[in-house]
Amino acid sequence: MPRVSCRESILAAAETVVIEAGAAHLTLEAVAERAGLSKGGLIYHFPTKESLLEAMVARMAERFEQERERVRRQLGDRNASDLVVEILTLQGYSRDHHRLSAALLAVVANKPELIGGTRAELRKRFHRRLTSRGDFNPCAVLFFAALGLHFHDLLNLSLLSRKQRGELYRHLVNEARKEVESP
Amino acid sequence: MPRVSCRESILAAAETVVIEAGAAHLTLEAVAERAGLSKGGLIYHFPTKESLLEAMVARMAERFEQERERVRRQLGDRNASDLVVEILTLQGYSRDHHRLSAALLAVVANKPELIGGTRAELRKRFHRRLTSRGDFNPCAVLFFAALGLHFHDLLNLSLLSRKQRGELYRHLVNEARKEVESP
DNA sequence: GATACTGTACCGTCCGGTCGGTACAGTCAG
DNA sequence: CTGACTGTACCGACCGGACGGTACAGTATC
Repeated sequence: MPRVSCRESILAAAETVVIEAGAAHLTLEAVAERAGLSKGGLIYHFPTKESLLEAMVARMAERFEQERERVRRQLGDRNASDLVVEILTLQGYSRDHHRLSAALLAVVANKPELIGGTRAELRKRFHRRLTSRGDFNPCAVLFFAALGLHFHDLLNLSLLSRKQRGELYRHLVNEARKEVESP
Repeated sequence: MPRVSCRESILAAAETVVIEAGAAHLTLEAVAERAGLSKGGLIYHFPTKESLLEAMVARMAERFEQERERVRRQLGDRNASDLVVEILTLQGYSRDHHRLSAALLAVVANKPELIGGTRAELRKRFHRRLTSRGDFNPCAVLFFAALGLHFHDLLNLSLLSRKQRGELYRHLVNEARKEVESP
């Protein structure tokens, strides 16, 4: 009877630690305490710290893909360009799952070499996205603006009010539609 | 005889450690070794780890301001909008002083509460910049695109070639000029 | 001899990881 | 039904090393 929710709650606890104390304080003991089990119990699920970090990024990528699917379904899939989907995904992701990106900070801080896979994946999608339709630079601007908005949220720089952010995302989507639909 | 270069080289060593090993491995011993002095010597200059982190962000802010001044001087200061200056500053900064932003990662990972000052400063400048001339959203897009490009460099995601990045920055500056000069 | 700096030795704590053990649920021969 | 056995989940004590920080003696220059 493998309790799936246990692994899940451990990963959530890890994110909480990163967000509250910083990635440098992501220790097995701290995570165990947060998750409400002993260090031994934690080690049972994740035999090394590295395996915990790997699971964190994997979960992040997975949730990101789920969000992308959700957006695609909601748009009706017809004339939705990849760029528009990506921007909306980043928006939904920032709003609801913002904590998940803590995994990125955790990995960069603890085992930078582990982001290799994520980078490759991201790069592939990025280039497919931006070379398909529309001019490169205008599309790239919109993409990086969404990315910048997301990272800026992640680093807690909070330059915008909730309302301003929402409007900015809407603006980005409109611009992306224009750029893609009219050559 | 206060050797200025010593503090300076310690801070540079700290950045190197962050970039090479990750912010979680930023330890006093590692920094001392990189800087070529003993732990005692390091402690003499920075009595606590927190003071080291503070110096790192201070140095980052200082260099950023220097870069901004350099850009302003180079532009001739006449009709250079703040937005254009900011974009060019981020570009020059990413190219030459990219390592400096390691301080940001280090602080977020080790003592997240220390970025309060930086955030306040950034927010002030951001709002002065974007409410002066031009519509808010289009200007914000350009600003966040530059920021996203910078952060993406910092996290080593390397989505663009050197050439593409240069062109994208040029594009950003052109758009910023258009947005600001023609109401 | 004061100032600026460096090195050595050390302390208490924390960290990642190991290990022996426990509780319990299921299984299956007798 | 029972007792022997297995696998899963978890606990908590412990180890060796690393960590932040202290204390202090030594050196080199003015």
